[in-house]
Amino acid sequence: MRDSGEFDVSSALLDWYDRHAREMPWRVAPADRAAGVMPDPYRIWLSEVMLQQTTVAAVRDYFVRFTTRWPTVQALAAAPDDQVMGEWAGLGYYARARNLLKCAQVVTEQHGGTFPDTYDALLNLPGIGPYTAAAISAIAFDRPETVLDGNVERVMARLFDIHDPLPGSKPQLKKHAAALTPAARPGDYAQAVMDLGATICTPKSPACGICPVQAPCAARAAGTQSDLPRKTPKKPKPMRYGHVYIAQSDNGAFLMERRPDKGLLGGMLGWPGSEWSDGPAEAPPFPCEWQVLPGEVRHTFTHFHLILRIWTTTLPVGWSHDDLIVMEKHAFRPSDLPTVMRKAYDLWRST
DNA sequence: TAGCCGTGGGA
DNA sequence: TTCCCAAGGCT
Repeated sequence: MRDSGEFDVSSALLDWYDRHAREMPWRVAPADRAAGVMPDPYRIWLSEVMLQQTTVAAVRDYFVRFTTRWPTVQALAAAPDDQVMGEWAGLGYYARARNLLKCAQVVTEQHGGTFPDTYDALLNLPGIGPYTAAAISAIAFDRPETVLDGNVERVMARLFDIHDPLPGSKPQLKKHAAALTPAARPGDYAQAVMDLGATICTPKSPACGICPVQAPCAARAAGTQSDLPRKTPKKPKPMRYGHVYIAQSDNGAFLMERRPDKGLLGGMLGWPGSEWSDGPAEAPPFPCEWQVLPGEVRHTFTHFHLILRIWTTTLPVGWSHDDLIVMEKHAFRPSDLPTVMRKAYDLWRST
């Protein structure tokens, strides 16, 4: 950072935030916050878990649905697993939803329904790691904790023109971020840095011309802002193949499965199917006249691409099968499905 | 500790 | 079309 003794980065960011804070359903606007309004820790916690590796645009509607259905942590703690998983369907990283329910139950049963306010206590809760513990403590309780997410990493790497690649440079970036964290309004400051990273100090084509901290930015001076932060290269994603089987009874019931809690799409509803590999297809779950649908489903997960063929059949009323769920027509909600299973359903329905 | 774990939007 | 990556956590 340039002229570090003459430019107050924290004050500049807070001033910018006061004028440009984005509206969000969980956020207390800076003017209201200045008037003494405190956020609801339940809503801050819920939003922060939803925002893990997920954009604000994707989270917004999910947050509204969750808080409408479960307005308090006690209400969420009392919710059945399948309803929570169904509401989370489509958001991804489904371990978050399982840990969300666990955390709500721990807070309700062991903390009297009140979220702890310290970093260390929050860190002990399921689904809350270093970032989220700091974010809840700062935003919900205005404690001087330093958040370090992808935005803050990028902003710090550029402000101080740090070329060491992530994730190795994380401690160094954290040190700079901590040094800038103000004693006053740490909650608004945390949101200010993240808003800056999301709207101005963006990964590609940062808008340095309108940046409130362009003056002290070392990368801006060196012209390296578009190359920072450096990251270690990622491995290419392999292709996998598989089959799914959609069987419906004459009365409209589907045969479905609840996936095991651990692993990919853990705890989610889905169609029975083969393993996903480059090997040969497995037989359908029961002998029947199966018909393959034209076309295929393509989907990309975090670490592989997938191509699925869809098979279908009609079953007599009353069919059942070990390990499979008979989902009656009135109980089936396509929105309960994770996206890859939803794609298979959409292809089936369109033919 | 490095691999696993989703999804949708933007370039 | 393909790649990147977003307010990470768990094991």
